[in-house]
Amino acid sequence: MLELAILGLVSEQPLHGYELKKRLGETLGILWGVSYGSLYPALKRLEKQGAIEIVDPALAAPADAPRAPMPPTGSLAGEAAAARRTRPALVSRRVRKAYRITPAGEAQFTKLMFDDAPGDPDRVFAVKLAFCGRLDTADRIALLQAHRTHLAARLAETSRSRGPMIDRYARSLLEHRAGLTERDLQWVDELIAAEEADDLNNEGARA
Amino acid sequence: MLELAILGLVSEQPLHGYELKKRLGETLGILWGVSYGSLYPALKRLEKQGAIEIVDPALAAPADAPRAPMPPTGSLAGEAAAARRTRPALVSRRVRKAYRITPAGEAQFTKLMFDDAPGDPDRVFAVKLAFCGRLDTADRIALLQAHRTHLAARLAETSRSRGPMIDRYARSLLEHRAGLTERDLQWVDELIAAEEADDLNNEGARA
DNA sequence: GTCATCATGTAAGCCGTTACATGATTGC
DNA sequence: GCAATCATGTAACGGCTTACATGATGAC
Repeated sequence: MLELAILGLVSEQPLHGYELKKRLGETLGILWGVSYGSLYPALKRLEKQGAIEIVDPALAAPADAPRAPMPPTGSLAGEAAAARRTRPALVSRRVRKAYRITPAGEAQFTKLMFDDAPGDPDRVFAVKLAFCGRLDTADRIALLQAHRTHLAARLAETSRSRGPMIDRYARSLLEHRAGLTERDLQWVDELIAAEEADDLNNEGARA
Repeated sequence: MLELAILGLVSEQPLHGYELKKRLGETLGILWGVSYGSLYPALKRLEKQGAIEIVDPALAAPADAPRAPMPPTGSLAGEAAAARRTRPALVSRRVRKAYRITPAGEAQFTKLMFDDAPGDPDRVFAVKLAFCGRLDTADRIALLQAHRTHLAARLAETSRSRGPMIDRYARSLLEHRAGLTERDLQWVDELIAAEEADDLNNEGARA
């Protein structure tokens, strides 16, 4: 799951570990706080697999250059400050390793998006959804549909699980769970509908 | 978390490992499938800690005697069958170890109900709720209130987490999460209200 | 020159899993 | 007697965490 998230983030722009952790924290917000102890080994693993590679550190996006590569419309003071900042080593401000995704990594990413990773399935789906923008529409729909199937199965199982000896708290728990699952189901249905609408629009435009 | 669940189940009636696993599967249904590889070591651990102890195996609840200890109103055929079943060793039909909770175990149980266990907080809460019937009302209310606080914090954090670079999928995810959390919040509020109503009734009855 | 932050990494441990090994009991 | 199930356990591994160790850079 971690590797999927790393590939997803790095496929947009080269990043180094520290920054990666921050983004993981803000993109997936509440649902994930990865630790360095798992992040750095994962980066090494991915590099050894050839899914990512180190790029010239200067290309890594620092906190002060979030996207546009140095707009030429910058103020004089701003440019001077930038020059001053780059002074010490001209090429690398710091000992930091920015990683970029490789073609093999892209393939790996797509594969991981369809593998079911171990761990909490809901969290796994959340991560997948957060990065499904990198997929084409058909794949995205397939992903959503797979999750829909899974949710439907869960709902069926929940209503079947009226075992013995459940007191009112356990019962309330089960009912609440069922309600949440129904809502999840409705949500993915909306997502699927939106994708299919998009898909039709695109077909129409192409025709 | 496993230990909490074991203590919760065993505090109701002596059980052996195999049966314990089954109950864990049906009481917590969907949200948990424990494996023997963690269950048996956990039982040993708890025994060594003095939280549970082995009882005479004959007292363990087998699948065919779910609750009442041999009703005297049984049919003749039934009693004969029971006798036949008990024949081989009179005291233990099988090499199975039934565990019973000890006073130390009860204390441990209450403690664990208020510790925050590692792992997915939602799942932890689910387990706690499933066994909160063993707590007294005040403790139960405290437990619910703590969860309420936690949910409120999560909701606040979610709405704060509008970071950069979130596409529509990530955004939809965050919004959906927020909706679920609101619903969770409403649910625990209902549970709390129910508990407080009970509490008042009891006070009234005592007065 | 010192402190906060940025940045990378390693080691140990936790809490679970799967896979494997073993054997008793019962039903047919 | 043979298969299904009940029943208990061990070994190896997985994926993550915390805690620790180290050092560069920038702000003041």
